[in-house]
Amino acid sequence: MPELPEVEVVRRGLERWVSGRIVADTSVLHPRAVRRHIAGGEDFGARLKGHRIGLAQRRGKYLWLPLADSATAVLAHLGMSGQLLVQPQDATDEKHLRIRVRFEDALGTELRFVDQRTFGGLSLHETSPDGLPDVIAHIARDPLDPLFDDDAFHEALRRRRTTVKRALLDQSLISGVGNIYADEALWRARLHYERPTTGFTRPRTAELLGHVRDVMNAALAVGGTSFDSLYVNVNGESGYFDRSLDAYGREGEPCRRCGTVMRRRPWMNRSSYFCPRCQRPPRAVS
DNA sequence: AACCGCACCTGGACGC
DNA sequence: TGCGTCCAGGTGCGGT
Repeated sequence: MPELPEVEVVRRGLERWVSGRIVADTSVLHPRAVRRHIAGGEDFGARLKGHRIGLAQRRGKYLWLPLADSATAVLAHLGMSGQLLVQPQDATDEKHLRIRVRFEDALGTELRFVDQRTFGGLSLHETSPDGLPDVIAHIARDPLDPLFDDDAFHEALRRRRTTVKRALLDQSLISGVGNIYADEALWRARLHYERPTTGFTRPRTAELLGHVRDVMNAALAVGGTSFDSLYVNVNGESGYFDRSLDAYGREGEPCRRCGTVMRRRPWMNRSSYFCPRCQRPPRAVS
Protein backbone atom coordinates (compact mmCIF):
# COMPACT_ATOMS: atom_id res chain seq x y z
CA MET A 1 0.00 0.00 0.00
CA PRO A 2 2.18 2.81 1.16
CA GLU A 3 4.92 4.40 -0.86
CA LEU A 4 7.54 6.90 0.20
CA PRO A 5 5.23 9.84 1.09
CA GLU A 6 2.92 7.65 3.16
CA VAL A 7 5.84 5.97 4.93
CA GLU A 8 7.42 9.35 5.63
CA VAL A 9 4.18 10.56 7.22
CA VAL A 10 4.32 7.51 9.49
CA ARG A 11 8.00 8.12 10.27
CA ARG A 12 7.24 11.66 11.41
CA GLY A 13 4.49 10.34 13.63
CA LEU A 14 6.81 7.78 15.20
CA GLU A 15 9.46 10.42 15.76
CA ARG A 16 6.94 12.55 17.59
CA TRP A 17 5.05 9.93 19.59
CA VAL A 18 7.43 6.99 20.04
CA SER A 19 11.07 8.12 19.85
CA GLY A 20 12.62 8.60 23.30
CA ARG A 21 10.32 6.14 25.04
CA ILE A 22 11.51 2.96 26.76
CA VAL A 23 10.00 -0.37 25.77
CA ALA A 24 8.27 -2.31 28.53
CA ASP A 25 6.44 -5.27 26.96
CA THR A 26 5.86 -6.51 23.44
CA SER A 27 3.26 -9.01 22.34
CA VAL A 28 3.29 -10.68 18.94
CA LEU A 29 -0.21 -11.77 18.03
CA HIS A 30 0.55 -13.22 14.59
CA PRO A 31 3.78 -15.04 13.75
CA ARG A 32 3.85 -13.83 10.13
CA ALA A 33 4.26 -10.27 11.36
CA VAL A 34 7.75 -11.16 12.66
CA ARG A 35 8.71 -13.70 9.99
CA ARG A 36 11.81 -11.68 9.10
CA HIS A 37 12.88 -11.98 12.72
CA ILE A 38 14.24 -15.50 12.43
CA ALA A 39 14.49 -16.14 16.19
CA GLY A 40 10.74 -15.62 16.53
CA GLY A 41 8.27 -13.47 18.43
CA GLU A 42 9.41 -14.32 21.95
CA ASP A 43 12.97 -13.37 21.14
CA PHE A 44 11.79 -10.22 19.39
CA GLY A 45 10.00 -8.99 22.50
CA ALA A 46 12.84 -9.95 24.82
CA ARG A 47 15.37 -8.00 22.80
CA LEU A 48 13.27 -4.84 22.78
CA LYS A 49 12.52 -4.80 26.49
CA GLY A 50 14.21 -2.04 28.44
CA HIS A 51 15.61 -0.24 25.42
CA ARG A 52 15.02 3.40 24.64
CA ILE A 53 13.74 4.07 21.11
CA GLY A 54 15.96 6.40 19.08
CA LEU A 55 14.98 8.75 16.26
CA ALA A 56 12.79 7.08 13.65
CA GLN A 57 14.60 6.65 10.31
CA ARG A 58 13.49 5.85 6.78
CA ARG A 59 14.96 4.75 3.49
CA GLY A 60 12.49 4.30 0.65
CA LYS A 61 9.56 2.37 2.05
CA TYR A 62 11.51 0.93 5.00
CA LEU A 63 11.30 2.46 8.46
CA TRP A 64 13.42 1.68 11.47
CA LEU A 65 13.63 2.57 15.12
CA PRO A 66 17.20 2.39 16.47
CA LEU A 67 17.47 0.93 19.97
CA ALA A 68 19.67 3.19 22.09
CA ASP A 69 22.91 1.72 23.46
CA SER A 70 22.89 -1.16 20.98
CA ALA A 71 23.88 -1.56 17.36
CA THR A 72 20.40 -2.81 16.55
CA ALA A 73 17.16 -1.39 15.20
CA VAL A 74 13.56 -2.45 14.85
CA LEU A 75 12.94 -2.56 11.11
CA ALA A 76 9.41 -2.05 9.82
CA HIS A 77 7.89 -2.54 6.42
CA LEU A 78 4.21 -1.84 5.92
CA GLY A 79 3.82 -4.11 2.91
CA MET A 80 0.50 -3.51 1.18
CA SER A 81 -1.75 -2.95 4.16
CA GLY A 82 0.38 -2.36 7.26
CA GLN A 83 -0.26 0.44 9.73
CA LEU A 84 1.75 1.66 12.69
CA LEU A 85 -0.66 3.29 15.11
CA VAL A 86 -0.16 5.06 18.41
CA GLN A 87 -3.29 4.23 20.36
CA PRO A 88 -4.55 4.66 23.90
CA GLN A 89 -3.80 1.48 25.84
CA ASP A 90 -7.46 0.95 26.56
CA ALA A 91 -8.60 1.32 22.93
CA THR A 92 -10.30 -1.78 21.50
CA ASP A 93 -7.93 -4.06 19.59
CA GLU A 94 -8.12 -3.68 15.84
CA LYS A 95 -9.30 -6.75 13.93
CA HIS A 96 -5.90 -7.19 12.32
CA LEU A 97 -3.72 -6.20 15.26
CA ARG A 98 -0.50 -8.19 14.87
CA ILE A 99 2.00 -6.67 17.32
CA ARG A 100 1.61 -4.48 20.42
CA VAL A 101 4.45 -2.57 22.09
CA ARG A 102 3.94 -1.01 25.52
CA PHE A 103 6.23 1.53 27.15
CA GLU A 104 7.50 2.17 30.66
CA ASP A 105 6.20 5.74 30.88
CA ALA A 106 2.75 6.86 31.99
CA LEU A 107 1.71 8.50 28.71
CA GLY A 108 -1.04 5.93 28.34
CA THR A 109 -0.41 5.16 24.67
CA GLU A 110 1.05 2.09 22.96
CA LEU A 111 2.42 1.29 19.52
CA ARG A 112 0.40 -1.11 17.39
CA PHE A 113 1.26 -2.85 14.16
CA VAL A 114 -1.97 -3.60 12.32
CA ASP A 115 -1.86 -5.42 8.99
CA GLN A 116 -4.71 -7.06 7.11
CA ARG A 117 -2.72 -8.88 4.44
CA THR A 118 0.38 -9.65 6.51
CA PHE A 119 2.82 -8.69 3.77
CA GLY A 120 4.44 -6.27 6.20
CA GLY A 121 6.19 -6.88 9.46
CA LEU A 122 8.67 -5.90 12.15
CA SER A 123 12.07 -7.45 12.85
CA LEU A 124 15.24 -6.66 14.76
CA HIS A 125 18.54 -6.32 12.95
CA GLU A 126 22.12 -5.29 13.43
CA THR A 127 22.95 -1.85 12.12
CA SER A 128 26.08 -0.92 10.21
CA PRO A 129 28.21 2.05 11.36
CA ASP A 130 26.07 4.44 9.29
CA GLY A 131 23.01 3.22 11.20
CA LEU A 132 21.45 1.22 8.35
CA PRO A 133 19.94 -2.17 9.27
CA ASP A 134 22.07 -4.79 7.55
CA VAL A 135 19.22 -6.49 5.71
CA ILE A 136 18.36 -3.37 3.71
CA ALA A 137 21.86 -2.68 2.47
CA HIS A 138 20.62 -3.48 -1.05
CA ILE A 139 17.94 -0.76 -0.93
CA ALA A 140 19.02 2.33 -2.87
CA ARG A 141 18.75 5.81 -1.42
CA ASP A 142 15.42 7.43 -2.21
CA PRO A 143 14.95 10.52 -4.38
CA LEU A 144 14.24 12.77 -1.38
CA ASP A 145 17.53 11.75 0.26
CA PRO A 146 20.04 14.62 -0.11
CA LEU A 147 22.72 12.02 -0.86
CA PHE A 148 20.79 10.44 -3.74
CA ASP A 149 23.20 10.46 -6.68
CA ASP A 150 21.38 11.63 -9.82
CA ASP A 151 24.34 10.93 -12.10
CA ALA A 152 24.83 7.41 -10.80
CA PHE A 153 21.10 6.77 -11.26
CA HIS A 154 21.30 7.97 -14.86
CA GLU A 155 24.28 5.75 -15.63
CA ALA A 156 22.58 2.76 -13.99
CA LEU A 157 19.42 3.39 -16.02
CA ARG A 158 21.36 3.37 -19.27
CA ARG A 159 23.19 0.19 -18.33
CA ARG A 160 19.98 -1.70 -17.64
CA ARG A 161 18.14 -3.48 -20.38
CA THR A 162 14.75 -2.76 -19.00
CA THR A 163 11.82 -0.39 -19.31
CA VAL A 164 11.27 2.81 -17.42
CA LYS A 165 8.51 1.75 -15.05
CA ARG A 166 10.31 -1.45 -14.09
CA ALA A 167 13.34 0.68 -13.32
CA LEU A 168 11.34 3.10 -11.19
CA LEU A 169 9.96 0.21 -9.16
CA ASP A 170 13.39 -1.40 -8.73
CA GLN A 171 14.23 -0.55 -5.12
CA SER A 172 17.91 -1.28 -5.68
CA LEU A 173 18.08 1.53 -8.27
CA ILE A 174 15.83 4.11 -6.63
CA SER A 175 13.73 3.42 -3.56
CA GLY A 176 10.37 4.62 -2.35
CA VAL A 177 8.59 4.64 -5.72
CA GLY A 178 5.61 2.30 -6.01
CA ASN A 179 2.83 1.78 -8.52
CA ILE A 180 0.97 5.04 -7.81
CA TYR A 181 3.87 7.47 -7.89
CA ALA A 182 5.49 5.65 -10.83
CA ASP A 183 2.35 6.20 -12.91
CA GLU A 184 2.04 9.79 -11.69
CA ALA A 185 5.65 10.66 -12.48
CA LEU A 186 5.47 8.99 -15.92
CA TRP A 187 2.30 10.91 -16.74
CA ARG A 188 3.96 14.17 -15.73
CA ALA A 189 7.03 13.27 -17.81
CA ARG A 190 4.84 12.18 -20.76
CA LEU A 191 6.63 8.84 -20.85
CA HIS A 192 5.04 5.50 -21.67
CA TYR A 193 5.73 2.86 -19.02
CA GLU A 194 7.30 0.48 -21.57
CA ARG A 195 9.87 3.00 -22.77
CA PRO A 196 13.33 1.37 -22.76
CA THR A 197 15.80 3.08 -20.44
CA THR A 198 18.87 2.35 -22.55
CA GLY A 199 18.55 5.43 -24.71
CA PHE A 200 17.72 7.87 -21.92
CA THR A 201 19.56 11.15 -22.22
CA ARG A 202 20.79 13.03 -19.19
CA PRO A 203 18.11 15.72 -19.52
CA ARG A 204 15.38 13.10 -19.82
CA THR A 205 16.54 11.36 -16.65
CA ALA A 206 16.79 14.72 -14.89
CA GLU A 207 13.26 15.63 -15.91
CA LEU A 208 11.88 12.28 -14.78
CA LEU A 209 13.60 12.56 -11.40
CA GLY A 210 12.25 16.08 -11.06
CA HIS A 211 8.70 14.80 -11.57
CA VAL A 212 9.21 11.95 -9.13
CA ARG A 213 10.36 14.43 -6.49
CA ASP A 214 7.61 16.94 -7.28
CA VAL A 215 4.80 14.43 -7.02
CA MET A 216 6.18 12.94 -3.82
CA ASN A 217 6.64 16.32 -2.19
CA ALA A 218 3.14 17.35 -3.21
CA ALA A 219 1.72 14.17 -1.68
CA LEU A 220 3.76 14.64 1.48
CA ALA A 221 2.38 18.15 1.88
CA VAL A 222 -1.16 16.80 2.21
CA GLY A 223 -0.42 13.73 4.28
CA GLY A 224 -0.04 11.15 1.49
CA THR A 225 -2.52 9.16 -0.59
CA SER A 226 -5.42 7.24 0.97
CA PHE A 227 -8.15 5.55 -1.03
CA ASP A 228 -9.69 4.06 2.08
CA SER A 229 -9.03 3.58 5.80
CA LEU A 230 -6.21 1.14 5.01
CA TYR A 231 -3.60 3.82 4.77
CA VAL A 232 -3.44 6.17 7.75
CA ASN A 233 -0.88 8.03 9.82
CA VAL A 234 -0.02 6.95 13.37
CA ASN A 235 -3.12 8.74 14.63
CA GLY A 236 -5.36 6.88 12.18
CA GLU A 237 -5.92 9.88 9.90
CA SER A 238 -6.01 9.68 6.08
CA GLY A 239 -4.07 11.81 3.61
CA TYR A 240 -5.69 13.73 0.78
CA PHE A 241 -3.45 13.24 -2.23
CA ASP A 242 -5.93 10.85 -3.88
CA ARG A 243 -7.80 13.99 -4.95
CA SER A 244 -4.74 15.20 -6.81
CA LEU A 245 -3.88 12.05 -8.76
CA ASP A 246 -3.56 12.65 -12.50
CA ALA A 247 -3.09 9.08 -13.71
CA TYR A 248 -3.47 6.36 -11.10
CA GLY A 249 -7.01 4.99 -10.92
CA ARG A 250 -8.31 7.33 -13.66
CA GLU A 251 -9.25 4.72 -16.30
CA GLY A 252 -12.07 6.05 -18.49
CA GLU A 253 -11.65 9.63 -17.26
CA PRO A 254 -10.28 12.46 -19.40
CA CYS A 255 -6.57 13.23 -19.30
CA ARG A 256 -6.17 16.47 -17.34
CA ARG A 257 -3.76 17.72 -20.01
CA CYS A 258 -5.34 16.79 -23.34
CA GLY A 259 -8.79 15.33 -22.56
CA THR A 260 -8.10 11.93 -24.12
CA VAL A 261 -9.69 9.02 -22.26
CA MET A 262 -7.18 7.51 -19.83
CA ARG A 263 -6.41 3.81 -20.13
CA ARG A 264 -5.54 1.01 -17.78
CA ARG A 265 -3.39 -1.91 -18.88
CA PRO A 266 -2.60 -5.09 -16.95
CA TRP A 267 1.09 -4.98 -16.25
CA MET A 268 3.20 -7.30 -14.09
CA ASN A 269 0.20 -8.63 -12.18
CA ARG A 270 -0.93 -5.09 -11.46
CA SER A 271 -2.06 -2.09 -13.49
CA SER A 272 -0.55 0.80 -15.39
CA TYR A 273 -2.61 3.93 -15.95
CA PHE A 274 -1.63 6.29 -18.73
CA CYS A 275 -2.83 8.74 -21.35
CA PRO A 276 -2.59 7.07 -24.78
CA ARG A 277 -2.00 10.44 -26.43
CA CYS A 278 0.46 12.13 -24.06
CA GLN A 279 2.33 8.90 -23.36
CA ARG A 280 2.90 7.20 -26.71
CA PRO A 281 4.21 3.64 -26.60
CA PRO A 282 7.67 3.03 -28.06
CA ARG A 283 7.53 1.69 -31.64
CA ALA A 284 8.86 -1.78 -30.86
CA VAL A 285 6.16 -2.43 -28.28
CA SER A 286 3.10 -0.43 -29.34
C1' DA B 1 24.79 -11.06 -13.55
C1' DA B 2 20.29 -9.53 -14.90
C1' DC B 3 15.96 -10.14 -15.54
C1' DC B 4 11.23 -12.15 -15.05
C1' DG B 5 7.28 -14.24 -12.94
C1' DC B 6 5.23 -15.79 -9.15
C1' DA B 7 4.13 -16.76 -4.27
C1' DC B 8 2.99 -14.83 -0.09
C1' DC B 9 -2.15 -13.04 2.34
C1' DT B 10 -7.05 -11.01 3.36
C1' DG B 11 -11.04 -8.77 2.00
C1' DG B 12 -13.92 -5.56 -0.79
C1' DA B 13 -16.41 -4.84 -5.14
C1' DC B 14 -18.83 -6.76 -8.67
C1' DG B 15 -21.55 -10.00 -11.71
C1' DC B 16 -24.56 -13.80 -11.89
C1' DT C 1 -27.73 -14.67 0.08
C1' DG C 2 -24.02 -16.82 -1.83
C1' DC C 3 -20.50 -18.02 -4.80
C1' DG C 4 -16.86 -17.09 -8.11
C1' DT C 5 -13.75 -13.75 -10.09
C1' DC C 6 -10.96 -9.86 -10.11
C1' DC C 7 -8.50 -6.39 -7.90
C1' DA C 8 -5.52 -3.99 -4.31
C1' DG C 9 -0.50 0.99 -2.86
C1' DG C 10 5.14 -4.66 -2.11
C1' DT C 11 8.95 -7.66 -1.77
C1' DG C 12 11.89 -11.66 -2.22
C1' DC C 13 12.92 -15.78 -4.15
C1' DG C 14 13.75 -19.25 -7.52
C1' DG C 15 14.31 -20.25 -12.31
C1' DT C 16 16.17 -18.94 -16.78
